[in-house]
Parts: sequence; C-alpha cells; structure tokens
Amino acid sequence: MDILSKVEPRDLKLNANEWVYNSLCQLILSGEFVPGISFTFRGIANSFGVSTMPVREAANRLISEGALDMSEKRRITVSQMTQSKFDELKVARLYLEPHLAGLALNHINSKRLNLLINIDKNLDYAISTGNVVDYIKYNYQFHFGIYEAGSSPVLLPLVRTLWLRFSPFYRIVSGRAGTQTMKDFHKSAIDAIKDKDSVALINAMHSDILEGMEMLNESLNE
Amino acid sequence: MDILSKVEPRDLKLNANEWVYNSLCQLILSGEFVPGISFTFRGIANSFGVSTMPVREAANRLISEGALDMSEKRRITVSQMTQSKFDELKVARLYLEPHLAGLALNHINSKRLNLLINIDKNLDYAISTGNVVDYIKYNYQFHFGIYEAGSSPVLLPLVRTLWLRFSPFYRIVSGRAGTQTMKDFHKSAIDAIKDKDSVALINAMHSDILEGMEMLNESLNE
DNA sequence: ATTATTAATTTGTGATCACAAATATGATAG
DNA sequence: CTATCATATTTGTGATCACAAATTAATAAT
Repeated sequence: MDILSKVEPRDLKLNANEWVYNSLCQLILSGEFVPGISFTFRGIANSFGVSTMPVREAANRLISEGALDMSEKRRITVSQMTQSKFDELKVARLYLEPHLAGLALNHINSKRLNLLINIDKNLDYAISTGNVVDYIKYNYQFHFGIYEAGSSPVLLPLVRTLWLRFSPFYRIVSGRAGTQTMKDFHKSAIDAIKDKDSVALINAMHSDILEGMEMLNESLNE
Repeated sequence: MDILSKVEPRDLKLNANEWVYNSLCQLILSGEFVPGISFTFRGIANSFGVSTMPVREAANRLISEGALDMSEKRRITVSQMTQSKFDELKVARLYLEPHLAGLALNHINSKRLNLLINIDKNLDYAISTGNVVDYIKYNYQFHFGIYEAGSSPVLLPLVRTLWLRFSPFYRIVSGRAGTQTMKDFHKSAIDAIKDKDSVALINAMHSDILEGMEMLNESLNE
C-alpha cells in the first residue's frame, strides 16, 4: 500500500516514532484503514523509509490503545468490531463526550466558533455529495474542534482512543449505508455554543453521538 | 531501588516486555511508586536484568496510558496530580465503573462471590490496623474482582488506565489521612451481588467511588 | 488433483551499538 | 564562597544484527 502519499511529510522537529504514530492515527481516523487489513513492522518501516524501531514504538502504542491488534499469526491488524465492543464504545462515548464538550464550552472563542461553522459547512457538502471520506474527516474535526478547546488532560486522550477504535468500522458502514440518512445535530451544537448554553450543548452532542452510533449498530446486525 | 524483590518472578512463557509492563503496573497500582519519583530506561533495565528494549516498550506503553510521564529532563517520572486531572478522573470513574460493575453482575458466580467476601475481610483488617499498602491492594482486588467477571473488552482496559493514574496519588494521601475515616460501601455491594440487584450494585459502587475520591480531593486542597 | 512432508523465507523479540543532546562534574576565576 | 565555563558522563533515539518461532513455498507421495 502506498502510505507516504496519504500522510503528512515528516517534521524533523518530531521524533521518527511520533511521526509514524501521528501518521498511523491519521490513517485510522480518516477511515483509510479498514478492519481486517494487516501489516508487519518491516512493511510499515519500508513504507515510511525508517527502521523498524520507531514503527515498533508507534504500533505497540496503538495496540495498547486498542486501535490495532497483534494477531496470533504475527501480523498487526485493524481490529474487527463486535457487538459487545460496540455497545461499550457507545456507552463510553455517550457518558464522556457530552461532558467533555461541556468542559470545553467556556474556552471556545469566536475564532474557534467560526472554524467550527466552516467545518460544518464542509460537512454538509460532503453529505450532499455522498463523499464518505470527507464526511469522516470533517465529523472528526468538528467534534475535536470542540473538545480540544478545553485541553482536558485525562478525558481528551481517553476519548481519542475511543475514536481510534470505531473509526475503521465507521468507514465500512458508511460506505454501505451512505451519508444521506444522517441528521445533523451540529447546527444545534453551534447554536448552543453561541448562546453559551452548556445544557443545550451537552444535549446536542448526546443526540449526535446517539444517532450516529445507532446508525452504525444497524449495519452491525446485518 | 530494589525492584526485583517486590515483583513477581518472570514467567518464561511471557515476553520480557510483558513481564516488565506487568511488574511496573503492579508497582504503580500497589502504591509503591510515589508521584515525582523518576527513572531511566537503563536504570530499570538493570533492575530487571534485561536490556533496554523491553523496558522501552513497557515504559512507553505506560507513558501513552498516562501512568508515567517523560519529563523534559529525559527522565521517566510518575505524574503529579493536578486538580483538573483529578476532577476528570473522578467523573470518568463515576460514569464508567458503576456501569462496568452492572455489566459484570450476571457473570459473578458463587466462587467469585466468596472470593470478594474474603477480599473484603482482608480489607477490613487492613483498615483496622491502618495498613495503607494492604488497603490499596485489597481495594483494587475488590473492584477488579467485580469488573473482571464481565471481561468487557473496552471498558475494562479503560478503567484500568484510570486506576494507573490515581493510584500513586492515593498512596500519598492515605499515608497522611489514614484509613480510619473510610466508610465501607463494599458490604452493600456484596449484598447487591447476592440479590442480583443491578441497581443496588451500581449505587453502591457509585457511593464507594464518590466517597473515596472526595476524601482524596480534600487532601489535594491542603 | 489432493494431501503430507520438508525446505526456505519472513516474522516479532531482544540485545547491542552509534550518536546527538542533555545533564552532571570539575576546574577556574572573581 | 559563588559564578562561569569547559569537560566528562549519561540519556533517549534509531539502526542493525542474531535468533527462534511461525508462516509460506516447494516438493514428494498417494
């Protein structure tokens, strides 16, 4: 697989392992990796043009975060989704993400608000044109554009690991179900931010997550 | 620091990095590591009698889980607690752990129940004698003795990372505040398990976590 | 054609080495 | 005694190598 073309070039201020880690995260979160796909340390190392060392550190980290699996066949794979995994991811997201948004609310300035509005515009366009890859990308940017405003030291990294776990699955399902059926709770989230209404923001995020996850759940039971 | 004496001997079926990881986890969760203490890869490697490679993998994993920090001074340290970290850990625990206990309830057989009763007995003794180290150990065993019954693939590892984060801090505070003031919601949890009463178990766990974390919070504000 | 057996290749793991950057140490000057 | 600078040591990082275990390919047998 041609990986380098889909990845940001290396910033030499960053360590090699961080570059590889960030790149793999980006590939996972953008739905580029599909469940079941498998790699080897040496294969990834060749793709990135580095030795196996930084790849081992990056991949092992993703394995410990649950985003990747080390199969018993000595291969690194993107985990398959199961019903119990999905149910727990849904519960964790519903508990943590609205709260995280609430924590971030007071740190969202007008510049960030405009950024969110712009992201949501791109999101609408992706939906109308059925562009699944862009949909996933802008949906991530919207959610974490809110969450990252608060820079929560515990919940933010935690929620990020949840997204690393379901994003590959998201890609498959969206490819089948399409993006037409998705409602858009982002508008009410933006209104809540404008009004500095914490409760309304929490409700909007909750509804958005619930609807998105239930759509995924339907596809899981096909 | 003499580490090997406080750690289980290596099971040769396990990889070296897993042995080191499990051992470091045990040391953190038992309160053996106090916030601020610092290490180097080579130092840990010498203590365990292995090369730096498995130590790098184990320590980097703990760093990515938030249990350890890589300081800007090139040292691996046990993270200091801050108020915002603490608040987020408290919220995450209160949201996730009672739910996790609820998921596990139906998988707790009589053998495990007896184990829990026995652990709680040891816990009472530790409280009555003011043995902080044992208190931490048996409290962990009690909680995870419940949680692990359900083998939840997402929530269980997630909650474990929360414990890795606050356990070192727990040790310090318990050393100051003592164990006398701690109430014991474990009894009502055991009753709820006997009755297969999910709601009662969730409430008991919630109260237990809330009380424990509020005691810690008082010490944080001294 | 299908299965069983052997050989060849590839894999993750752990150890070792080189290296730049950071830290600690020591000497020197005020 | 304190501050400053040069030197020596230690650090994390990344590359390379050895090796056993596992996978894959190739061969032989039915």
